[in-house]
Amino acid sequence: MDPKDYELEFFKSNGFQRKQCKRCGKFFWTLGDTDTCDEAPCVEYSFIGKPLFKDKLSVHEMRESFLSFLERNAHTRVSRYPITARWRDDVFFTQASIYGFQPWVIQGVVEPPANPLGISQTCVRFNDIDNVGKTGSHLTMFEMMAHHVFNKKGKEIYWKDRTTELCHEFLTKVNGLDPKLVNYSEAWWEGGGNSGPCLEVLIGGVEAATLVFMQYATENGQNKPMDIQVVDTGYGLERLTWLAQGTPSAYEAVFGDVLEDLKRLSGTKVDPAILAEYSKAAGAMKIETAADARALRADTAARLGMNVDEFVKQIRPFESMYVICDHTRALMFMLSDGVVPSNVRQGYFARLLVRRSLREMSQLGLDIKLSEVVAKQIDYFSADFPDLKENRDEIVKLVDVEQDKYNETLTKGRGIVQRLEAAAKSSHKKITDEDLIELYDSHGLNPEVVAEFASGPVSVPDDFYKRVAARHSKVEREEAEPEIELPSGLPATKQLFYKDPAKYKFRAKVLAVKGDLVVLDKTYFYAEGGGQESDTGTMKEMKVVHVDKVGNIVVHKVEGEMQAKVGKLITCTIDEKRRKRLQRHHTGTHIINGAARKVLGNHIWQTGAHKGVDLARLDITHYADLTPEELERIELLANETVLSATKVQSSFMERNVAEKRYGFRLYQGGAVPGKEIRVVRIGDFDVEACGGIHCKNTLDVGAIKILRTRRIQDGVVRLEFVSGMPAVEQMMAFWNAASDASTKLNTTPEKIGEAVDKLLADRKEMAKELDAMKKGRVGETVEDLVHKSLQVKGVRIVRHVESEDMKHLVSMAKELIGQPKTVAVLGSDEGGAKMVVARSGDVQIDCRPLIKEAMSMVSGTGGGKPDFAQGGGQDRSMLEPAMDRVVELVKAALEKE
RNA sequence: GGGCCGAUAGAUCAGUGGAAGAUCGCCUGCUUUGCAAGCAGGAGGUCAGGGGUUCAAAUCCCCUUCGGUCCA
Repeated sequence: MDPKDYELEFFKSNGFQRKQCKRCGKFFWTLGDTDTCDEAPCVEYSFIGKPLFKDKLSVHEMRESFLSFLERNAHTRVSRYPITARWRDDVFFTQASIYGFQPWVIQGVVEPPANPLGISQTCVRFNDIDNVGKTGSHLTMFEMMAHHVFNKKGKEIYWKDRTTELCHEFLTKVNGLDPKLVNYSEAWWEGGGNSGPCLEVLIGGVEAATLVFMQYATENGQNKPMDIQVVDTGYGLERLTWLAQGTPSAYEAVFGDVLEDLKRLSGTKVDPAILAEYSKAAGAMKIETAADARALRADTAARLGMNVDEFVKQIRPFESMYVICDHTRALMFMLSDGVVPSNVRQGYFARLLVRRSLREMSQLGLDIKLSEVVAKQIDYFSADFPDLKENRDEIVKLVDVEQDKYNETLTKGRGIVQRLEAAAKSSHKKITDEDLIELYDSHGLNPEVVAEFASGPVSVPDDFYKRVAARHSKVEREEAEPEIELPSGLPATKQLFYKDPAKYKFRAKVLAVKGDLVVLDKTYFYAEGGGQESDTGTMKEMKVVHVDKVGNIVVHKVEGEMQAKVGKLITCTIDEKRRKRLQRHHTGTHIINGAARKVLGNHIWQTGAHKGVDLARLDITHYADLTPEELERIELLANETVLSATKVQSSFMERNVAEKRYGFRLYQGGAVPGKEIRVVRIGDFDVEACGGIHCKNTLDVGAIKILRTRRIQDGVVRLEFVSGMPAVEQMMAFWNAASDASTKLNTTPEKIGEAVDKLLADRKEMAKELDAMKKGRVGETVEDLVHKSLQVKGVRIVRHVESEDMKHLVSMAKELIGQPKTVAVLGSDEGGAKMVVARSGDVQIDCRPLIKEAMSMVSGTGGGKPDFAQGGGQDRSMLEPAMDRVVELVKAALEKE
């Protein structure tokens, strides 16, 4: 850290002084006379009960106050990005306001939507989820308000001074904060491969904002200046609101009506002084483990002069309510933005929130549906986020479905715990730590739930979650894709297919050649992207096998070494048939997506798609398998849409305009953070931001046939379909198969089902008859054998060999030993030498050594129970002698008695 | 994306290598004015699919499919 980085003209001309915190040693700039940095734990919260801002603003008012302040100062207000970061593969969720502009805007690949801009970005972070409700300030979901500037060389807008000035003005002029009560502490920021100096804005013990000046990109451990220098501020909406209201905890300031409702419903009350003390104590310590949380409670209780148990009893319901408030708010935004609860990825976090909320609700004794709380959140926030209102029904439905799923898990779990206990009891054991870990890891039952289900006491090891984590500690390997290296300084390729999608032959200038890779000045080839496979074709008589996009340069891969010279014009042709198939599948995908949303609901989002030559597939977010009826309705609606002959309009639009008109729905394939985005619109049916090549009219799609659907994971359904000629081919293939089958069944295709049913019934009937006949035959043989049996000391020895399977021998033996004083020695030479030795209960012989000895004679082995042994071997020529041997042994044993 | 657990009758699940079971539900009969219950009898299984080991596999091993769950 270089002190010069922080010597702002703004500080100097306004009389700020640089000081060092006597507690933590950090340097900070201030107008006050303090000698501490003013961030907990160096100081205690000073604003509780004494708000530092002039007005007690709600979150809604604070947000509006901030954004309109920026607008008054030449910033353009930009709507938030979705909370699930579909445009990035390195993170699941939007965790900061800058996420919407990473990586492309920051790298200069695309223009920002506005510059400078103001935004209030909904974010979620799950790393501190265990602290939520306990510390008074932690949240999983929060709004990061920001002003961002993207400074290009020669086109600088503003940098450190103006940034800090704006911040200071907002706090002091707009909110009436005493200028002496804010400190700006010097820090270094790093994240996402970038870094730069930053100022932490500290007020009353909390960090209310961070002003980051992103200016380095880390490459191979070295800091290189970025081409674009970025002002990345972050103002915590909830913290500012807390400062404005001076409530005992941030939760009390943020959750308004929703929290009041919960208090009313649960009928819990507490002395506000207790909550205030709790927050103050929490601000002074770092909570990382369960032990820390216990220490926090003990500490607070001591400060209040209370007994710990009494304190916990008072505080616990409030912790529960705070957790419920926080989690339901996060859930609301996640579900509204297209997350469907699931067991993987983003969906898992939604599930986590639902399950944690439900546990807190049962802890609180609150007997209402979770969706009712979520609905209240929607009411509280929908004035500022209209999309919440629009998606209300779907959000409620998703929460209900998820609550049902958890109930199922619990019902199953109750059975598992009870059976486990019963098994443990019979061997005089308790439920072990290992059992607990297994129950949690494999069955989703956390120890508290297990304790609830168990009849006896359950002890939980202190390091429980650590041991669970240990189970998962395995290094995940990552496969790096080989990157295509291009000569630097190439201009962006002009992609002309947008202008003229029906041009299949063109001439273009070669800009670079590297082995089998060719870059042109312009191209009509569509590069693989948006799930659409690339075009193929020819280039100077050579086959073009694949086309990729690296940044904004289109790279053509040919078969073999390209000999063209740089600067020369070459002739290219595009495989028209292939292009048309891809085009139909792409437009078909949009149609299916729209149809699915109309049939299933607003929670339907595309979560993946692939448009190939022979098949297309679309993955959508949905909480259940599709019923045959739903599928039929989707397919019918899709084909009606095709036949409606609707124009497919593709045009570039200002991002803000497009969003205002169509909403986030646009971003089905992922958000496209350019200033201009390409919008593909099929009438009022479907509108998506999409870079693919489409048919001009829905009629061109031809026909759509869904081939199959399957749930590729909880919360995601995959639809595989074909359109155009492949659809016709598929239908023909089906018809041929059906008519072939019907001919063989001597019926019509419509009646195949009936015919097969009859066939199966007949088969079952015959199998039964066969069984009965075999049984009858066994009975006859047995009767016959009994007559021919040998008698030794009043015991019948039945010796018999035939060529039948083991099952037959066994049933004969069972039949025989059902009679008193009987020993059966049965053999078969079918598929080797097989033998059964069995006796009735009133004969005292162990059959096992007998079969072992006999089977050793046929190079085999055998075993079983004392009264019923079986075995076999390979050498069937020795079967007869082996049988004789057994009979001898039986005789000897009987005579010995 | 990874780890773990699992798939047996309509449902819930036993069954650790030696003819596929229990409970509930279902059907029939008896009992009852009727219902519930009770008694007696009965139907119901591709042990998810495919390979392998073995004399013998629901059971052991491998693969596939599907479900559950935890973690990122």
